[in-house]
Amino acid sequence: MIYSVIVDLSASEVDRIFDYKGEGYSVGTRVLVSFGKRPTEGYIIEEKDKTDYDENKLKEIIRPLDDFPAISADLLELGRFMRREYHLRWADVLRLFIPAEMRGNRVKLLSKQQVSLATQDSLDVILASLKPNATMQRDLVTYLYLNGATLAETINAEFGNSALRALKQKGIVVSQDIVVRRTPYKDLRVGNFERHTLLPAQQAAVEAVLSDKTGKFLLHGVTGSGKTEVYLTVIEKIVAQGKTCIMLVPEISLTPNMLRQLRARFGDSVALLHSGLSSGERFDEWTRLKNGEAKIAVGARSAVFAPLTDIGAIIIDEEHDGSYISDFNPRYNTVDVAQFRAEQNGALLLLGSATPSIQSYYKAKTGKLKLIELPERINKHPLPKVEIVDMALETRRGNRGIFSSVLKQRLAETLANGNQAMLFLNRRGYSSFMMCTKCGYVAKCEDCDITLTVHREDNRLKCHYCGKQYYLLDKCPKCNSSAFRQGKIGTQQVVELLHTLFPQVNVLRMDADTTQTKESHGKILEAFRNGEAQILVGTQMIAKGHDFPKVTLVGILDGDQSLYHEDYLATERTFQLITQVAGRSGRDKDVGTVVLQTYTPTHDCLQMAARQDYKGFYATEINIRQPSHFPPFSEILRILYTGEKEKDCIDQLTEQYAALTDLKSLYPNAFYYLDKMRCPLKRAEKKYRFQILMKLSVDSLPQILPLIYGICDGKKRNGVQIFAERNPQNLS
DNA sequence: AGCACGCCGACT
DNA sequence: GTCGGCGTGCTC
Repeated sequence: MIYSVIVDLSASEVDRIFDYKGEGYSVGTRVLVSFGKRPTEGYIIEEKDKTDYDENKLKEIIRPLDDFPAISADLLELGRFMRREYHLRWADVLRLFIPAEMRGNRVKLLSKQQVSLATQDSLDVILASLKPNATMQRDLVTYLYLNGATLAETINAEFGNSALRALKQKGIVVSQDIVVRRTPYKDLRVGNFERHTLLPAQQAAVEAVLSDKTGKFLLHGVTGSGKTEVYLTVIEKIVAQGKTCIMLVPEISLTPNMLRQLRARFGDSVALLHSGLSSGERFDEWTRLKNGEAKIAVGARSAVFAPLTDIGAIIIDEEHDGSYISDFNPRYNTVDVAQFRAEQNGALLLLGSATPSIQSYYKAKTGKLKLIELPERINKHPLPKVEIVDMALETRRGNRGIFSSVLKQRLAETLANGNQAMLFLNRRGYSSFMMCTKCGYVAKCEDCDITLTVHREDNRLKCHYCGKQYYLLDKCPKCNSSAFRQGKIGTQQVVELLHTLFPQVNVLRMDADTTQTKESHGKILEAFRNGEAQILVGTQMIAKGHDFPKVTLVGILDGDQSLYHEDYLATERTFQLITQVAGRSGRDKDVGTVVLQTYTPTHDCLQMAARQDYKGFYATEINIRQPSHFPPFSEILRILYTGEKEKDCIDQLTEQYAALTDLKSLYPNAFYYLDKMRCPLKRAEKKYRFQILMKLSVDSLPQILPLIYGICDGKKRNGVQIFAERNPQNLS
């Protein structure tokens, strides 16, 4: 038999099928092959009896790497889809489908010694055979009699190693190796499952979803309307039918909360998949899903590739969230991938959000998704009251600080009432740059076209793109002056300012800097929930989904910052962010307050976000996008060229741009727009960046996309990487 | 991605 | 005269 093998190398030069000979392999199996000089790992994606290559030159597959096909036929099919849609390499796609640590055999099942009694005799009989003064041995035997087989490490800790050794020697106790699963968040407090009666709206939502099991739904529910309970009930019904489910949440920090609720209901049949797990945990959770021990996969976007069969439902919470769009290689859109998998499995697809993406809401309006609404908060809690504060006015009144007088007053009230506050600022670090007041020099990263950010905690300048660190400057490297001005305030400084404003109050900070370790997300949130601090300061990380009953005040320090980005998604993102952040306030008994600080208080987007008026926002936004041919009325395609040699990038781009121009003249109706340019982020990680931007007609996409990708595959220059990006999140 | 082959500059 | 830089081409 001849097998089509993809070698596990991520390079466009080898991104094609290589044929090998072999017998008895299944499609989807990982294999070791001799490739060129070296043994290389690869994946069988096809079997056939003929080859286009010289059959005499075919090499034999050396051996299988696992004793089962790691990649199922439907995931291979999904891989083909992703290659077509996103212009990805086989190796990059296939790597998404297996835990990284399987490659190179870097992880194994963990086995441990388990000890148990060797006889079926009664306890009295066994004890009679032991000396009366051998108390440890007697206790141990009694323990094993009552508790059954136990891990040797537990026994050793409890009764000591010598008692165990003696009993093994006497043949009373035997030990054997068993496979143990490494469980992420093993110590997560899982309460008892309490069944809540669904509200009529929730009940109706569940029924609507389940009445059409191959349907695609958009669940639009205001913040705090109980979407999670709908998801859980749907999962329960699907699992009861013997099917499996995938539940996606936008961020790793949200997984423990969802995991807690799922484990309370479904116990061990829940497996967690995300990049924050240790390699052993990830491998074990993947294995449990693969062999059917677990039926529910929960996790961040990569969990959409969970190795499940017979999927009954794929649920995406906060579907609008940017983290569902992968913005580095391999770039893909999780919602589209989920839709493909759902169709493939005859599963239902349920997208949920308080602020659906314009794209999804448009699909709902045009009948591609069924719209289900949860218009009210649970127990009819009112939505928070939003006060918009004009920071320009504040400045004119002489307050140049980051806190408006209204916010200071509300903070004082909240703290006096024993409640908690969250302050949101989408800028981490201490301040955004160091600028010389004499000559205007601004510190930039050597490898990226990025202004460095001051970090006070370790007294460094950091590049927020590549992470490179530099010493703080005491003199300007250009003019030798030591007069620096600091730029916009970041989260670190907000915490510092709060300490001077409210010295007796504990403040926690949550941003990329304070959540470097695996469990730090959870620890910070837990500490805040337990009331160890009264104020939580954070970046957009704190905006998503968390539920803090004691929070009655949310302060948005720079509400319009993201409006100033000159891309078509700026208003959508701002609306979503503000609505989501505001939704953190007043989720329990008390009415919440939101203070929204901005320099553009009359901006429609902010006004509508303050009213949580999603429909108004949608109507405004869709009316802007239609005449200007922005998504969903077109598809934006960006081809990104990066490389260390600027000229090579330009030459490569120029060549392909010429070919695209020809294509455009052949298919004038397919293109609304085509242009080439240097990227706004000129250089990143030592590489220059250029791009070709296109706005394409949705109707002609199936026809034109393969032709464009074909041009990208044309003859290549060394050292220039070419990436395609569909509807990119940002154009930097 | 990784390796061999091959053609020019700098060195013992 | 030789070591070694990295451009070029190939891998079933």
